[in-house]
Amino acid sequence: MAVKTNLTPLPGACAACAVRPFALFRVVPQARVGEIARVRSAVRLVRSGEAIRDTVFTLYAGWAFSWTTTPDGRRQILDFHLPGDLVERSEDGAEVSALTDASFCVLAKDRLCEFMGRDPGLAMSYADGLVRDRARLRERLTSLGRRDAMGRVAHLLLELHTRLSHRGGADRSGAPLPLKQAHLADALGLSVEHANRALAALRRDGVAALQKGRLDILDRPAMEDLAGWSSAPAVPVLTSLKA
Amino acid sequence: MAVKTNLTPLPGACAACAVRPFALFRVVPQARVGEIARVRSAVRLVRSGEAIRDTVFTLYAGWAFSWTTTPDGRRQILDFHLPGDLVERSEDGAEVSALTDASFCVLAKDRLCEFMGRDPGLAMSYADGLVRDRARLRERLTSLGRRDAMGRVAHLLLELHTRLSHRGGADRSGAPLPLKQAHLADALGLSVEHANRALAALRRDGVAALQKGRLDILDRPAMEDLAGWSSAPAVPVLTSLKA
DNA sequence: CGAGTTGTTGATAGTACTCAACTTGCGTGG
DNA sequence: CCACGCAAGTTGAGTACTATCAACAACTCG
Repeated sequence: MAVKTNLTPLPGACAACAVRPFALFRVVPQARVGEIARVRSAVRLVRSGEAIRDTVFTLYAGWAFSWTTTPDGRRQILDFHLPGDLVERSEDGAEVSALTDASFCVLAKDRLCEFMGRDPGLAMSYADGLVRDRARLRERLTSLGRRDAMGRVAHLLLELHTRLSHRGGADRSGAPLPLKQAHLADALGLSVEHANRALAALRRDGVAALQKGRLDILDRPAMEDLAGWSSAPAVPVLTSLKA
Repeated sequence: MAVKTNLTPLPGACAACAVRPFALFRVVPQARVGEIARVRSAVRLVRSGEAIRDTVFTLYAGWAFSWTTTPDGRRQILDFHLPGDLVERSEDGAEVSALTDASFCVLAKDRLCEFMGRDPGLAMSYADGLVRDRARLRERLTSLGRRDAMGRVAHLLLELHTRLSHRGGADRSGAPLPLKQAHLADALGLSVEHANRALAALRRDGVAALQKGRLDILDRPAMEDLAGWSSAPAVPVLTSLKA
């Protein structure tokens, strides 16, 4: 075939948006979806690995990730983004790249601010996403600070599995997971080789296996134990009135 | 003397609040400070090391920090809180403790939510704080993932110096810093001994010295270099319309 | 002047990194 | 249909950084 077939769906009408229940605009009643469309300034499709230069967008399909590099050129992945996530590309040196082929809705910063200024519920929905981002970063910080390689890998895999579950993208025994080992390593502060060894150990011990773009959870209790997993799900304090 | 003299000031009237320019309520015009007072449900004083059980509060004087423990009992400090910071104690297992003697204003969660629901500017001010929290956590994550001990220490010291500067609590050559080495270690994922050695190395090399509750920056360029310091100050994307 | 906390130092053991091959899987092109 | 060329995944050996354990010094407070 001449052109690679595009299997990644483009976002369509906001009124019928499949990811809206998980997204910033989940709080906007159906009667007012029209206002959402005016905030959307573009719809885009990117290939796996491509950088995303838009400042604010809602991921519609595919995965993305935010990252920085240290002056000596090593990469630190700061967060992974799943469909429905609101992503901001700030000017502090962090970049955003597509991890898989992906599509997203670009939001006009000024119109979004205006909308939030008019609708406090939307502002709180935005804050709610920030609180979740923060909770995730805190967990990851604890991983990098206090867990060994196997624990870090197990914890990240559990986190991603949980996030996917909430969107219906996973079943109890596993989920599709497009991460390369290099992504794991760069997110967890490990070398690729060491991440590989940790992953191999998890597989060897019958705990979990990440292969061919799929995660299989083989022994959930053992995995939670290794990861120091806290089942407490970090409920937002101030934004919980909504939703 | 019978009773230890209390040198930590208690918060007074909101209208004359010294930390309000840096705090959540900075966006409330002077004419409406009365509404702030109705959100404040109590004023408290805690001693260094004490746990804080209130869910939402604005630190007025002194330092605090948020932390968790892993199942094997090691502590990870998630963030340090300075006067003016809004602090939320979520139910995800994280705790908040006073690092020095400290005082703060307890906020009534429901009344604060109601206020934010009525005043989108306030909600955006809240979001702005969350964005800053996130940026700080991202920097720290990069430290733990990709910097060695000296780099981590140097980076954290620079971060705290910067935050203090913004509040007028530091001059160019240094600042008062009440951290123990154990705090540094637990924030940076190091053992106390290793944090000590890193600190000693910074002192030996004439880069920076942390002693007797005070940080002295001896060679700022060298310190920034060690820390992989990015001068770019992480400007909020969506909340920048305010302030 | 003790007693406990905080800071310092040394020796030793681990964990994770680096470097260097080598293997596998897969798409392109001959 | 198979060879080639990469990208991703593995494996091994040697090294570096950091943790742990154990004292000990310095400082603070009562």
